[in-house]
Amino acid sequence: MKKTKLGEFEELVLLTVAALQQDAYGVEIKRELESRLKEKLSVGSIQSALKRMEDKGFLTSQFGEATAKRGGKRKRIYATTSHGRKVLEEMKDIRTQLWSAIPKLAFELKAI
Amino acid sequence: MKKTKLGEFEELVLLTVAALQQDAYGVEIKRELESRLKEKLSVGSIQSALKRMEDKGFLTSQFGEATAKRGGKRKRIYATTSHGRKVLEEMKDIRTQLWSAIPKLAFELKAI
DNA sequence: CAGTTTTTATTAAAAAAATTTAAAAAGATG
DNA sequence: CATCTTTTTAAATTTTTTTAATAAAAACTG
Repeated sequence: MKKTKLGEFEELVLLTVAALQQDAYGVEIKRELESRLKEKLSVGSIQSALKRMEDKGFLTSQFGEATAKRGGKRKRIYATTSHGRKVLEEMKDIRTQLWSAIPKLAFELKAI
Repeated sequence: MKKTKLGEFEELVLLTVAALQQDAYGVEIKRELESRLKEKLSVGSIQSALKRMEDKGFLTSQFGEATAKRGGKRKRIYATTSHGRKVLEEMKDIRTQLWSAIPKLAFELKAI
């Protein structure tokens, strides 16, 4: 039976795909996420997350046209599926709930 | 150099520790998280996440007293460190940002 | 009341899945 | 063909899950 869980990194990649829309292809996703995380990522890490998520039905892909610029190899464009979006929202809700269950003092005062 | 990243499941466990405060010990964390995720978890999965996070400095632990009730073995009580709390907040912020970057239409209309 | 069972709990070890890293390959342009 | 943009592949590492073992206390039982 196919695993259906979404990992930490996968979630960030999936959110980025949703944000980028028609520009959601490997290299661009990498750029976008790097700028948000303020941290270098490798191409392969993005690509393997994308592949896993496509297998699990969180997103789909199709090749776009090659652009007329140097090195303009055709891109594989990704898009979230409704299942992917549903899972993203579920995870958001669970975290929101957990956050709201945390006593404020715990975060404001504690020293350690 | 010690890894410093927080996994998906680890994050949920860490949030639960923050929420439970003085009641944050293995079995109780399991109960709480199961009820929130509406899904069965194994004790081992919680415990190994706790151990990893203690190694990475996201939380600390100490044994509590044995309670005077049946099977009341002493508990190992966990607490978040300020580093752990900081990382939790960073992750929350990154996701919040990503969510706000997603065009609303993407989530409201799309069919696939 | 000594031994067994039950309950609450942690610990450990191995298998499975996700992530990272490091190259290699594909396809396009000048 | 040298170079650029992009995807693909493969191996190493880390995280997650599963399964089982161990530990300590209370309750039961003959």
